[in-house]
Amino acid sequence: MYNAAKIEKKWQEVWEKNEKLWAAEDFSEKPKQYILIEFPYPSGEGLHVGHVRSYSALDALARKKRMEGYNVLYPIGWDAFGLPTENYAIKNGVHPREATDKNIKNYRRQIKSLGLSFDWKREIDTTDPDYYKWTQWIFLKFFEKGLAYQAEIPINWCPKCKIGLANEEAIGGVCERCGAPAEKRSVKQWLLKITAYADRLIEDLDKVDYLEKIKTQQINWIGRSYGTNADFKIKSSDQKITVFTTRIDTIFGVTALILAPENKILRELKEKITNWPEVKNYINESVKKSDIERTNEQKERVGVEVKGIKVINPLNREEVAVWVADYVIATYGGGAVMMVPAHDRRDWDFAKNYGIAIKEVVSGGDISKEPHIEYGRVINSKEFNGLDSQEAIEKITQWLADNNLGGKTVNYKLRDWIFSRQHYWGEPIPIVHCDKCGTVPVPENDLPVELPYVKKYQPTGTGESPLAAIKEWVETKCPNCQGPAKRETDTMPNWAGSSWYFLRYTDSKNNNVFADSKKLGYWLMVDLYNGGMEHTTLHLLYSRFWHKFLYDLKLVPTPEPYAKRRSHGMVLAEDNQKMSKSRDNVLNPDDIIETHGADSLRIYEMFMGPFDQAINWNTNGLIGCRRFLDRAWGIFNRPEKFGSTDESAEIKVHQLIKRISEDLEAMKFNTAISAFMEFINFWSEKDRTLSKKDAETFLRLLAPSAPHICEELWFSLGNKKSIHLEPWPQYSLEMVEEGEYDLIIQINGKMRDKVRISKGLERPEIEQLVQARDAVKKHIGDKEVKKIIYVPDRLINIVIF
RNA sequence: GGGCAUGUGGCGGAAUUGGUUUACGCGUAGGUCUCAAAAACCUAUGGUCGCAAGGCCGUGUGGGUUCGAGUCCCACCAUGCCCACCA
Repeated sequence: MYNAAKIEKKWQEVWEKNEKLWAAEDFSEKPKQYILIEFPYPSGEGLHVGHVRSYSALDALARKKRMEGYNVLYPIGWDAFGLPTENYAIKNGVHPREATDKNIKNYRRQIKSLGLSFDWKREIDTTDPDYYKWTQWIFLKFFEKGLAYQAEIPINWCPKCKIGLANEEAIGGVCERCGAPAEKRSVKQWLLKITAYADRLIEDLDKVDYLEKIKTQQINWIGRSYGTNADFKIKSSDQKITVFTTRIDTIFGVTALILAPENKILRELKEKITNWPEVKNYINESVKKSDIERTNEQKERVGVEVKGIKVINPLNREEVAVWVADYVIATYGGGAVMMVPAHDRRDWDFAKNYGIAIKEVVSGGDISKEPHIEYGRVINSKEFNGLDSQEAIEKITQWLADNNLGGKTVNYKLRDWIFSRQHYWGEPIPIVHCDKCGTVPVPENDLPVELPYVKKYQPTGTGESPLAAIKEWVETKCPNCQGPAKRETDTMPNWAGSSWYFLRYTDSKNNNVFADSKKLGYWLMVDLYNGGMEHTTLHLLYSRFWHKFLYDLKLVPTPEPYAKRRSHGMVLAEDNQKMSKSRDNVLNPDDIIETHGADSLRIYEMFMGPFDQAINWNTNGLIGCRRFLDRAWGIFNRPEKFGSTDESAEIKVHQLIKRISEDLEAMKFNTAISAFMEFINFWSEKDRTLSKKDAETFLRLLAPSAPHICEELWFSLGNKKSIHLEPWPQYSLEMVEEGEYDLIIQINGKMRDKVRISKGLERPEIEQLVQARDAVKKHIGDKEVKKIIYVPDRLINIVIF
């Protein structure tokens, strides 16, 4: 048993003083390697064993790269703005600033106790005014280019957190943070025009190496679909309603037009609507409902006919009734849908409910029983009769375009990014509202707009930010006319600071620019970025968007930020549930480090299973890894295990070098660790000895994964310089290839025998040798050999009747 | 309902990508050491029949392709994640 606590602490102190072990150099003869983990949100709960999983694995990779001669940047920082800290602060009466500082201090201590080789000289904190000055600066650029704008829009409103939510945060109609059902509210909000980049965010995925499932998820999230717009003129009016559809081939089957309750046209036409009180009532009821209620598939489809208004089907000039129904979504396709009950499930249900006509225009189904949704041959559609749906879509779309009544169009599921938060603990949006000059950006020289340090930061509950209550901060001078003006009181979401932090790491102390362009040029792109799958459609997409925007301004050198994206699976609790305070199944890494050591924990989390897969924690598995390190320690402390390396052992050493090199590179950390275990088992065999040099090779291979114990053993063998400055071992191809192998002998595809023979034997020799064996003879008996399959250096299969 | 995964011992998982199924670890059983226990070490460990040699079965289920399938194809079942009245 080795004393992990003592050794680990000792080396951590030594390493901290030796920058060569962890600090990246700006510019170097060496090739650069930028390895990035998602910087943590320093929560009150402290470091999670899930953090440890990805930091340890990537640390092993970073250390290996250094040994291979790379100039490695493996940075760390804090994504510290956000709601949990604010809530924690409110609950416990601590200022968010103090809570954050305390949490960061704790995280820093915990991360250091793992012996991770982060570059602490570049540590960043998104809540530091020297940092968020540049977050604000980038926002001003968005504003300048017209990509940051304000709009009065229905937003998801969480009644519990008293905060507006981005669509992406109100997944399934519930607040992502607290789980309360989201309501709809109309609020003036800042938005960033991410939709302007939708196409490039899809197309440029070709330029990067992301896990395929990550690409797919982003593409689906952006949700580009091609369809057709068709204008329905309002009868005896010069107004029109434009609908979006992917099934324009069914337009002759339209028996109503349905509007989303939020659709503005309803209010605009209220004079003409003869049953306005009824319609208005329905709108008010719908808007209050959460998305979860509105999108429930079991729900009966209800709506109200909008009387007094008719529209004209552009194709057949028929008059069509207008309805309002809340199953039509305001934010997609313009909030208006043409209803084709014969060929759409929802429309069919709705029509049945209200006795609306069902008109078949695509043959192939039985519409008296159910809607026919599949493509087919178009009927009852005048000159388009007989075409199949594909063709009809093309022709009708063309016809609409020719007649100036619509045409081909692209639609996205992706919405613009709601960028306002009515909260205290975020970057103030650097804007001033002046009665005379309107919305005025804070001049660059006046950045940062610092968050005032105040006692009162509770949400107002009125929908306004707590900052609105701080009069002396809100009231300011207009930068334009010097007249009295008011500061914007909304703050940015916590996704703001994390959208560009990887740029800041290249030059984290710069006061003149967000990062020096030469340094950006040297370090970008990020060579490997690892993070959780849950950030695929949020942070990962947002940061690509910001990066592309900066690229367009020629402020960053590459169109994409991350060359390679991988993700790690969650670490679940022993009971196979997510770790959470409420379940009382959270593990504290501090306890594990204290009892078993950081190296054991690191090795275990690499060994527990495939890196990208969710795995539940198993303390016995951890103990197994501790045993492995103990065994290694023990064998290095037995002089009789040192001696000469015989040929078979030398082969093992070279095979180990190959396996570890390849497995780490492929992020197959679990099999890398098992290879170390196999090697120790091999060395443990009776009378098995290794030369000091080969034992040291083993240590050099293991050092990135278990840095402390390897450093200790390395010095105990008489070395004077850190093992982490050693070169990575190389293997010789000849040594990896053994001269002998087990030839597998199959009869009819079943393994019946095997024989150890040397490589390079010719086929006739082998066939003869094999057929002479007793086991083979027995199985063949008097049957006829039909054919023999021979796979060189692997197996031979004798096929008999 | 759609999309993406996944399904291998008692458990976590491995399998050179079509060629020895179950590496490594956990657990379990037996042994060594000990007054005893723990730890450590050694041995065994898919099921089944057999004293044994050995046989048969076995990667969710059913088919298919192949000399040969955990791996490829088709259908089904189950589980997980993401999305979902998206028109």
